Amino acid sequence: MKITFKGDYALKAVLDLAMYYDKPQSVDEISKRQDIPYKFLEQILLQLKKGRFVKSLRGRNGGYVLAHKPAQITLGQIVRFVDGPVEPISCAFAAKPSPCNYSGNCVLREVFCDIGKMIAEKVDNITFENLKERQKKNIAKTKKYLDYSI
Amino acid sequence: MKITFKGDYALKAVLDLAMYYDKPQSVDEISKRQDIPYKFLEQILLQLKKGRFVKSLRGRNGGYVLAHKPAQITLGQIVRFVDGPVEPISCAFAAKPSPCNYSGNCVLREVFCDIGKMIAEKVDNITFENLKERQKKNIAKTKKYLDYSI
DNA sequence: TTAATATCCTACTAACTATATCGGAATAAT
DNA sequence: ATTATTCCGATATAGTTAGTAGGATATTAA
Repeated sequence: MKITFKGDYALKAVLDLAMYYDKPQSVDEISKRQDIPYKFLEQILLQLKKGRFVKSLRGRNGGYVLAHKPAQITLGQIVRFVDGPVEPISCAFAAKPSPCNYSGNCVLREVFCDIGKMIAEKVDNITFENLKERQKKNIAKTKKYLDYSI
Repeated sequence: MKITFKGDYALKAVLDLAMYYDKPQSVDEISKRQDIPYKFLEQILLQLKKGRFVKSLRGRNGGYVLAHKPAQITLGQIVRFVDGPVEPISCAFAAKPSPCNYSGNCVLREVFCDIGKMIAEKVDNITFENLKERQKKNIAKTKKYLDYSI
């Protein structure tokens, strides 16, 4: 798994939409809040729309909303959709891995398959509802800290 | 963590040298056994030499040997040396991660740091001695299977 | 001494990917 | 009509990946 800027932006955008669930957010708003280049974000959201993760409302007062409840979208879904398989090497997710020597019993492949499963286990069990809640707590903590320090 | 062809080749080369520990193996031999392009492998072994993972013997009958015992070289060392950090995103291993919104308490970063630790835990605890033993078992199994089927 | 067999070193390249930017068309609300 | 928005395709540029090419240097066996 390698998360690119694009993948990172996609995750941030989806999390942003989860925080503002069911109220359409424009590309401009998300772009500013999450510090993502406007035109790049535009592309990403169009891609997410094709993947049916978000829905759009065109025209004035338009914007994007999540296509499903935050609890029904997992981190893994978005990562895979934007940045590809979470396995660290292609032979670990290929349907028919190219045969290594020693008749395909490649120990390295076995290890990377294990790691791939570990990663999948993790990312497939984190929903954007989870992330949203954790984000809220972080904000609360930061706020508290600011209250003391000001 | 993303394992490139180069990284995969490096791991295979080191494992090959572990299988033939203390007997120098030429680039040509490793290249043929592991099905790695000769000239590419040459480069990789030179790099591994600079990293002090292998030693070389020049001239006729020369070749490469491991610089340490297989039990003292981990999968993680080679992966990091050739393909870089095992963390899935740069903010997860950067000394000073660029501040996200919400005052740096980025939940996504937290998740990817967790995953990075999981991966590190795994790759840092697999030595080439482990891999060698597993490889040997796989070969034995394959041999047994062939004995039956022929 | 010479030929063969190795490693060593630097440079080059073609294809692909990442990270955007640009310009405008279509749509909807005011 | 104006403004704010999504939609869409093209372009650009830099970096990475996966090699290849050609020769210099070292060692050894005949």
